[in-house]
Amino acid sequence: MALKEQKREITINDIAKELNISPSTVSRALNDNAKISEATKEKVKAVAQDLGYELNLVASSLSKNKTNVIGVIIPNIGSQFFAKALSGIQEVARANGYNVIICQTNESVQQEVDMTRVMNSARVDGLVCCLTMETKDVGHFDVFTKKGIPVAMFDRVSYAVPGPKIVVDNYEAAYTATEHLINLGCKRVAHLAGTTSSKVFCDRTEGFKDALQKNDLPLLPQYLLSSDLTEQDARDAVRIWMNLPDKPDGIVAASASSGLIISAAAKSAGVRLPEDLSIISLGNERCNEFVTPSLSAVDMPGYDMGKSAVEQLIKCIKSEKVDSSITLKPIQLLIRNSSFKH
Amino acid sequence: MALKEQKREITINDIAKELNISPSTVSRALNDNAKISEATKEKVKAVAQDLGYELNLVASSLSKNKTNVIGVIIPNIGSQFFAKALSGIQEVARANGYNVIICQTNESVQQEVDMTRVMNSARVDGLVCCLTMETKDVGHFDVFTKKGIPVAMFDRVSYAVPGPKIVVDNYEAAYTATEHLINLGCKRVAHLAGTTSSKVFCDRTEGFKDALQKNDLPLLPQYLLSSDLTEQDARDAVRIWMNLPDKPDGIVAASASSGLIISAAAKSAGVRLPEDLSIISLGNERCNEFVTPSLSAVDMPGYDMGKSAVEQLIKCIKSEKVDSSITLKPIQLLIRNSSFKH
DNA sequence: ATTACAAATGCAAGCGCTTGCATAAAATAA
DNA sequence: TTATTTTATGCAAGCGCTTGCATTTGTAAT
Repeated sequence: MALKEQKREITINDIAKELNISPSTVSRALNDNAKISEATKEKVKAVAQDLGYELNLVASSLSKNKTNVIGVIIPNIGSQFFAKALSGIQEVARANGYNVIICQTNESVQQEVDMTRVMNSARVDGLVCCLTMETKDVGHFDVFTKKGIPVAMFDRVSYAVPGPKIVVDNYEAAYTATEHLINLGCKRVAHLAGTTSSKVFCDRTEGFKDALQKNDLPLLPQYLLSSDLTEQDARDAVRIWMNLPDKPDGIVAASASSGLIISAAAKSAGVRLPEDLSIISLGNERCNEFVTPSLSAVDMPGYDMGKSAVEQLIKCIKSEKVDSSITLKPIQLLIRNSSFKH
Repeated sequence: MALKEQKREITINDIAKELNISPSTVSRALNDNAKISEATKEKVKAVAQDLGYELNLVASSLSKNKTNVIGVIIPNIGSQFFAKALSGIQEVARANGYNVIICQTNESVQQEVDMTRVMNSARVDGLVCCLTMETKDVGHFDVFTKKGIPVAMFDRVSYAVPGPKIVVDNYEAAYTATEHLINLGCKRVAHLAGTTSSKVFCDRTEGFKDALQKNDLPLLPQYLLSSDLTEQDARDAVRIWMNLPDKPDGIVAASASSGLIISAAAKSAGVRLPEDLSIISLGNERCNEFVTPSLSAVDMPGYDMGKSAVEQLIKCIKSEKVDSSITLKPIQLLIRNSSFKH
């Protein structure tokens, strides 16, 4: 194995020596401190460039007691919603000079707890977080609040943790979707709901229920199925519903992926879409455009949520007044071919 | 605004004082140094727990000159291939006690360059990277190689940068896909290729060409279109091909997303799939199962690539002999309804 | 010219942890 | 018991940067 070229890193001391000035002056010059003359600033920067100096963020962080790192904890990167959120997070963070360290919990509470410890050890300046569907106890965030490290939460949030919350109006999303189906003439609208331990899904269920009620449709218990929204759950729901004497003529799926599966399952069960059955899902994926029939959806503003979460967080870090403790965001109804005028 | 509770962080000195021993002993005890007696180790750990001590990774990194952070630079998180790669990366990294900091380049060379500087400032212990499609010059990686910081590349790699490379056999992927169509009876197979500046796509094109040749099919220039694989490019390709006197009866798409669009465009142009036209794409997305007809694909092992990349990288970090400079990975042919026996 | 003040730079401590080396304590050998 | 190891702990420097305060230099006011 070849010898490693152990080039020592260039430090501010090297620059200082080169110019016969003190390291503190170099540090200040590089940070554009007002007390340093333009002349020396230029000299210092030139030499820095020459020597290939690059600030050691680790050392800087230690002495400033500030890492310029934002920690992100999300359930999983694979979902398009979170991918978009991540993009928004990254963008705003970078634009403000923050680096981002990301962990996914895979919807496991234990992993969420572990990740908070990691973030704490890394001494992140702030935390952006979307909770697991199962997270009940939020004691693992106490470390941060106790130290004054802000925690911004989006989508799946807990009001037991102080800090900005970015949520979408899930009630309205479901209400809109349901009413859309009703307006198309659906009389028997069903809902595949998510776990009741998550406020997101409870709100959606409420929106669904209220839309029915406001439109004088009965809420039949067999039309409201609650599950973990796995692939199997979605298939089971379709099987159950399609064996009913009164099959539903409209389905509101609580998630993008379950909507996709419901649609596929119904289709392969011989149901004509959308003539016999209209489907709409809460949450949009790129895929929805490509399936046949293309799948209507209420789009959730993932990118914007990520973006605002970091914006608010950074305000907190700077001890600026944060915009609000709760932010509601607009949602978009994407009407495609899976929902059909009856 | 409420006063911030400025609880000072607990340090090893606090533990030391509490026990009337020196900070070095505390440090060693917490690190399970062999020179420390079991008795004191236990005492130290107990007090640490009590006080809620958590190692300050920043300070530790500075003094050890090692951050335990792996930097990841990828084109975009949105694609399922990269999302899977990321999962693999995360998993292995975490299992080995490394944190991960992630940046996306959005396929911009300039951003890639910027990101390397960030990674350098952050003093990552190693770098996992998938290059932009356009990256030609790789001088921005010199900083790392000069300092002996390993750089592992996957998928879109450059052999001009030392370090482990994890690639998939793109030639074989395309060859297999093409031959699959030929075996089904396709006589006029076309290929929408990616940019020629990327080895990945060149290899795929070669595989396509060779498969034709080996099977005694002519390579007609109008059947080989090269592009950036944008949505528009894919639509254009379909339009061109469908206006040919001799329309192709098989298409190999160089990417998952272009395959999806080609299929949709062909369908809406009235082409019967798969009776008139078989389609297969290089790269699989979840969506491929849901479209009608479901879209055949050669699956790329994103998760495994990310996983091996980090595995190799960590070996490098530990100065262990790395498995190989090039790793070829198996690929899986997923035959669905878009490719059809003629 | 003398004092007063502002501008520019240097000194030195400190951020929290690690680690080579010295030292003290305990255990073993002579 | 004394010399010799072995085992356990402490000392102090150092990682690279920041920053309050002291100091020097230059400039304006008296």
